[in-house]
Amino acid sequence: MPRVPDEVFRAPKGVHDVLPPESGTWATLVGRFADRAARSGYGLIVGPVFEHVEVFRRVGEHTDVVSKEMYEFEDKGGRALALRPEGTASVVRAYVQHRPTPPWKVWYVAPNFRYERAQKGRYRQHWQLGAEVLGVDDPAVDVEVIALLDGFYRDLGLSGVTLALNSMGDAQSRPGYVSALRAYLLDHASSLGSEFRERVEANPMRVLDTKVPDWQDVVGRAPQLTEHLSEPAREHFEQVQEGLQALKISYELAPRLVRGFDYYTRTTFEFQSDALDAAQNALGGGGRYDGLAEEMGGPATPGIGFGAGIERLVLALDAASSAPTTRRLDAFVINGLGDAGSVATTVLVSELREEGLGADRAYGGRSVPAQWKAADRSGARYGVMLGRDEAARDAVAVKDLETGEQVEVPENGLATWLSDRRELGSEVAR
RNA sequence: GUGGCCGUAGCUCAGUUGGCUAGAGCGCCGGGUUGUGGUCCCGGAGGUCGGGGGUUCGAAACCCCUCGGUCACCCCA
Repeated sequence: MPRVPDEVFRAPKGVHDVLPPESGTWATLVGRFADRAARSGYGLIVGPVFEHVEVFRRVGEHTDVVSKEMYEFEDKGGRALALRPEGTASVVRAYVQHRPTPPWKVWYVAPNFRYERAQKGRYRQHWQLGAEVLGVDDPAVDVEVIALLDGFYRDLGLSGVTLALNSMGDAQSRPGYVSALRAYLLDHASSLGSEFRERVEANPMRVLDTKVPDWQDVVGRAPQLTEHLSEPAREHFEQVQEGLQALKISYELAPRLVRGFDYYTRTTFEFQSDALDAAQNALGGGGRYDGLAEEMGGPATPGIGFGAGIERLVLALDAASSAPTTRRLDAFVINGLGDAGSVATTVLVSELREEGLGADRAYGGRSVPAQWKAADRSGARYGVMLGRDEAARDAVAVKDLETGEQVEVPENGLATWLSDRRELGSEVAR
């Protein structure tokens, strides 16, 4: 008799399985994203799920993701490796290694790993859809990348999504701003305790988006990034905004949007959902990382991209109860001929599948009523029964499982009959 | 890593001040019905009461530890 699985035969802490039918939503989401990416000229990149630790250290030594959330390990060859905590670093590493001709436009679907306590919308392994463009400085590509993600969310009919937009400044404008910010914040840090002080000294920009109310007062009056942009950075930012406006993509300027990685420069953005009734409302986001390729030993190469969490998207869709529907089976085949019909059932199901129809069946010689029950539960549109009377006329009985209406259809015309009644717009199967 | 809440059947949950063989609904399987599902009736399978230790004549219940889930903080998708 089955025993309750021992603790080791459970998914490890903080990770989870995605099973049917929920996984059908996943398949649909990935398919739609793949379509959009392909239509925009992006190719799929499939990479390793782990890298040398140094690859990820480049995203920022002071970030939480690197300093306390990485799954680091040593392999049997003594290499210092880590499970990928985010997608961009791996893509840039691949760029530096293979030196493809720019513009290099890729998309991916891949898991990320972060060692942290799970909560709603936050897991130790989570999946992201993402896209990156390397080798293009043109603000048009900033606009394109944002439009790709915006269009994806629109395809899904997701409402209550806002786009927050900011510029983090370039190599010319950032150092001056950071020191001005640090000076201002330390000036006003006296009443805010040592933690505030430590974080300001490590990286003052990381406190800009704080949720601590006491800190927000001081931070809210601090100098803003966008007031310290160099002329080229300011111009770039304006052109990005013009492009978004031309595409009628609405956005809100978010001068304190800094995001979690140190590599960001100039354009940064984040899509937030108010449907996520949780602390984790960021659906997806990204930005430019113009210095990252060079830091990995490659040529100076501008880059921009984003990651979008699948789990959070599914949560947001559920909250809006607008999860995309998956394809239903066209037919469930019932063997009404007993043992003599066993092979015929196998053949008929196979023929329907070869014709591109969705077909399934029961196994194990179950009673006819039990097979009809299984047909009902399968969600199939029609029950198709191989019956003695119909077989004498080379036909099958076909019953609409919603209306209960039943007709007789010639067996050699069944696939056509079913195809004629397929629902339009049905998609990838579960 | 810190804190709150919660672990009883596949799921949702009852289980009296510590006391009979641990229950219900849904789901699952079979039968009524090897020629008809959804409704109905009958029957059945399924439990280390998260795990370990302790208190007690006796623990699902009380105590300790531990594992897990969940929500929040830090931070992020």
